[in-house]
Amino acid sequence: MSSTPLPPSFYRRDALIVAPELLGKRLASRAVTLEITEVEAYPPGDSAAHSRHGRTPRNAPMWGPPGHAYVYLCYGVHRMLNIVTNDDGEPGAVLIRACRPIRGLDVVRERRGGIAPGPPLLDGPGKVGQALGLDLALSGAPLFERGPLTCLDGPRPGGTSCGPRVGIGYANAADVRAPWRFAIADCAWVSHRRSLGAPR
DNA sequence: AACACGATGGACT
DNA sequence: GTCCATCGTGTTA
Repeated sequence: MSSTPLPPSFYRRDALIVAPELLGKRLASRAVTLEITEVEAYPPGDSAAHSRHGRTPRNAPMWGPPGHAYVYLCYGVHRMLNIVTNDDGEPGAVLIRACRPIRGLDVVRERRGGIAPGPPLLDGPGKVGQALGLDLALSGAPLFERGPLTCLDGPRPGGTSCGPRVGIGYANAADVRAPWRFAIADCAWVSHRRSLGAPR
């Protein structure tokens, strides 16, 4: 089965639509390929999104054309990968929260400190960034064509579960509660399993 | 120039 | 459950 890059049109929809559809898709860098197992949607108007205080040099990719990366540094340590969604000019993104290794397990383990193969390798957005060797310079780069990082088609998962997003206590109560975090149902390669609801 | 604050992860009680 | 490293970014002055 040969994986092809997802076309720009795939991303040109609302973050809430694109997010669950990204489950099972793949992120391919030179050294590794990861299956996306858990994501969070940050649609336009979301009080938890980086777009909430307007456009700045850092978050500008969120307003740019869909299908590009938005990478930012969190807590001075972790590089987080988002995929830009929605129409050009409308800020939307999907945060990649967890993955399962498909290719380059040895490289992933090395970048993650040599820990055992298993979910702890990739169950968190910072860990995914570390495994991909993400650099802030990648922010704004396209993911729909061959390059440092490409998002490829992949098998559709059997089911999806959802729950509230993680680490957004500063947002409005309604947005904190919104079930905008999606994961592959019954998948071990996810983070914060407790707050993920039953499969739908 | 100074400051406050993270869409976290790992170590620890 | 608690604590906190670490630094880019946005805000204020």
